[in-house]
Amino acid sequence: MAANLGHVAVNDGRGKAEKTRDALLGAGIQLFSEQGYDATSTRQVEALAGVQRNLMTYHFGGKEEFWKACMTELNGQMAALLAPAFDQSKDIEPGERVRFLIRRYVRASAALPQIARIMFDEGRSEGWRLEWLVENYIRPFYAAMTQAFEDGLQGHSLPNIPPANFYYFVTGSGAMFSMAAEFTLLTGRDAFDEAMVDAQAESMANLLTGNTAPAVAAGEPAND
Amino acid sequence: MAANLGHVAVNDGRGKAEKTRDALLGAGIQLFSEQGYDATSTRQVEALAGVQRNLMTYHFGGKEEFWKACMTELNGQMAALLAPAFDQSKDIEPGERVRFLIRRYVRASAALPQIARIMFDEGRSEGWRLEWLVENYIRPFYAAMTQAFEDGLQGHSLPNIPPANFYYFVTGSGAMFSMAAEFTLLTGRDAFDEAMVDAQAESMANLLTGNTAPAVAAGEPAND
DNA sequence: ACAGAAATTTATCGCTTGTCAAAATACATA
DNA sequence: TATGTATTTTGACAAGCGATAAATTTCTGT
Repeated sequence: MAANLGHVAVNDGRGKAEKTRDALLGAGIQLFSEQGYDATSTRQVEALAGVQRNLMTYHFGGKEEFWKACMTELNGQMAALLAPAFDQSKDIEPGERVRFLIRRYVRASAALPQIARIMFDEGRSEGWRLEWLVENYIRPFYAAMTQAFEDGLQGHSLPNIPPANFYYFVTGSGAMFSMAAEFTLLTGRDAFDEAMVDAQAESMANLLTGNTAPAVAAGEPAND
Repeated sequence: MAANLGHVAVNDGRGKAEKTRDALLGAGIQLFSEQGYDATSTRQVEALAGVQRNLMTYHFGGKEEFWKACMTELNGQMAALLAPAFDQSKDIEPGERVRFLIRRYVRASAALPQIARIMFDEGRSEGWRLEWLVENYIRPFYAAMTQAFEDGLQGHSLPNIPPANFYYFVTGSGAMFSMAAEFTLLTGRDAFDEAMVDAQAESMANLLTGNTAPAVAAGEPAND
């Protein structure tokens, strides 16, 4: 907006405004995922970002546009984790590919629990936020994940469950990380502990690909 | 509060005040589960209940106490669905009992999706609401569910996953009903359709008890 | 150095929030 | 029918909300 006007490179690439924008986005992602849209105030976001009042409105135009910007940023972070997994596994055997994608998704949802939290929030009731999320980011992921599962279903050992149920089992497995606070109260352990993440990833992959092997005991990082 | 003062039965048992209380509780359960605690206002609850302003404060003392009353009411409804399942299955073979309890839980979470919604809400961050829910209602259920699973684990065909992961797989299966709005946008179908609920219950039970049979096709209501 | 735009700061608006307080009504017992 | 309490109604309060606008500072290109 300010750096690339045309014929000359005028800026060092990191204006002060960009720093403000990034700080606001980071705070917004955190607060929207922790508290939901309505319960998060613009003043709260600005305070957490460490910037002055009304800078969010200045840089993003309003709360709604700011929320969309946060979701786009968050989706970019998730895509950076998942797109390589889809690409790299393009040529491996479909059934094994499903295993691979499940493990990758579970680890990604542990690295970015904000995604699942916001989906649990917004998925409940209709409205402009859910429609916007579904059309822009959720539907493509749903299509890719169920397509991979259907590819694996044909003539292989995957359990014969409907793709829609498969999708909600996979994404539902993020509930453990989304509810990390409850998990700690119930079990006394940290949901984001590496062994715990591995246990969840391996368990989910084994359950959903019909592998009844001993599965767990954690620490075995599998081949990805 | 007004009916049983002492030596005489003065009321018909259904005072006008009790009707107000029930209307408020129903509206509170609906709005707390749809919007979360902070985003739900007392005026909104009273309007949906069809009662006058400030009656919630009068009957329950304040928003916090009202929320606890709603949670107690909701837990009572869930217990009415699940307690018989635990009781009836006390003597059947442990592995089969797990299957039975999973099916029952999935159907109950479809009948009361508010439970999962509120748990997804409150489980994310520490605070008085999460602590209160865990100590009063969640921990006993967690203990009962994981105990049943551990009983089934010993010497039987259940997949060897940690009980904590088992618990979050089971409760996470409620995500489909919790996010019914998203489900409809993605699949064009109704998550609460009887065949859909059966498919989810049977799929989850089969996955978590190592049964790789064809599982689904819905409509087969199983033996409960 | 200067002009103009970009970015930050300060002030204010109408509206909603949860809660307290008091007035008005309904109702069960004597 | 009278009395006292339970319940409903109305009014008001400080605090926080999202948004707009203007004043001020900082930065950039010439």
